[in-house]
Amino acid sequence: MKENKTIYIILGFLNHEDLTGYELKKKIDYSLSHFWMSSYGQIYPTLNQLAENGLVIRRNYNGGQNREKIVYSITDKGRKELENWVSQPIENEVVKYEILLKLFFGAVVAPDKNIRSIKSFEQRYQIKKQELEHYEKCLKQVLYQDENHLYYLLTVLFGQKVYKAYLEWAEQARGLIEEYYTKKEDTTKD
Amino acid sequence: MKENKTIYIILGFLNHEDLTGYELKKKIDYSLSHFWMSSYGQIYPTLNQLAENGLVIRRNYNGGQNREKIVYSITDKGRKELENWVSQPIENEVVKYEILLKLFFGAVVAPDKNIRSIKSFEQRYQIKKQELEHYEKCLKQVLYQDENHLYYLLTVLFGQKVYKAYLEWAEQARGLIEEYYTKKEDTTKD
DNA sequence: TCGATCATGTAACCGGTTACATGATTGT
DNA sequence: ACAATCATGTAACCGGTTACATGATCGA
Repeated sequence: MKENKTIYIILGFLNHEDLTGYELKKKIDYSLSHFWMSSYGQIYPTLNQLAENGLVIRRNYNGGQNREKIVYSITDKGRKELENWVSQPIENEVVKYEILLKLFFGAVVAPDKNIRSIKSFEQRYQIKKQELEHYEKCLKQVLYQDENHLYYLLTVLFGQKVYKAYLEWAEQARGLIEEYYTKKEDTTKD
Repeated sequence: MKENKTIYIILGFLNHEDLTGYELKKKIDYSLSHFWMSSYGQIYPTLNQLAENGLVIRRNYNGGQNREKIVYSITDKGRKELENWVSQPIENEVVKYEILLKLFFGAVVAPDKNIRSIKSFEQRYQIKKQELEHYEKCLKQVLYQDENHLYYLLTVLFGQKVYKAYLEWAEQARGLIEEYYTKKEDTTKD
């Protein structure tokens, strides 16, 4: 119960409404897709674990002719666990960027291949940035309706700042690569 | 051999010099600490795996009275594997930010706790940013001595842009949280 | 002499992903 | 009728981390 983030994601969502495992996955995919992934293979076993530890309770739900499903609710114990986790500031988070890993060894291939990688990176985040602009507008309109919206907005703004930094860097990086090899040619000719 | 990044990190370092497992760890920790972590428990088994597949070769080395050690060199096959990996642009990388995960559920605790988390985040990246400024100066001085230095510099510049974005966001976020709760108080008083 | 560093590894564990299996219900 | 979606799960796998074990050598 130290590193497992799925626990807290589930508790976080159950904290403001009861949900099934299936519904949880949809919520996560919709809300956290920019900085988290989910899978049933992680969600269902974690729900069992949480139920065993009394952080959530499960109820079988058969609404009328509806098919049966299992609805989970957070307990007081679960809420405390969530609050405790949210309160603790993060120490030594190492954010893993595969693009940097590749670029670090960029010298092993021709420069145009690196430029191509950077361009593909740029395109991806151009789109993602636009997605976030849409979220921002929506959230600002309903900001004072729910305290949660403030925090959702903060994560959106984070994404925007960071994606903007990505795009600025990408342009600069392409420029530097091109500059490097033209300058190198000049000195080789001497 | 799809997702395992350690393979390529090792190949990348062996590509310009022969190294032992122990030396590899030091190199990784020194060069990639801002965006990667390493451990012997990953390095040594991966070296065995690479040797089995003929991507590296191992030689026992007993220089004079030196203690024995195992030095690894990259093979042509290994170099091809590395080049191939570096050439491929990355698809759907999801970068996981724990701070965003916590902040997303920030409404469950008092606002000052979130502000404290943000401040601790700020401090950490203030320091990291300064570290990178030092790297930048060093690399720029030796830029044309080795093609690799260009790519090292690009990763440093990436870090700088991103860390700068983090810091800008943190300030903005603290401001928005404070603003939110003062405004909310005003409306409550009505 | 004694701690730091060099040097190599293993075993257990953990968080997460992928692929698979099953079957009901809803909408076209 | 048939595809899409709802709904729950398991098993195998994988990449990575932590903790542990061992012993040599170097410098103060």
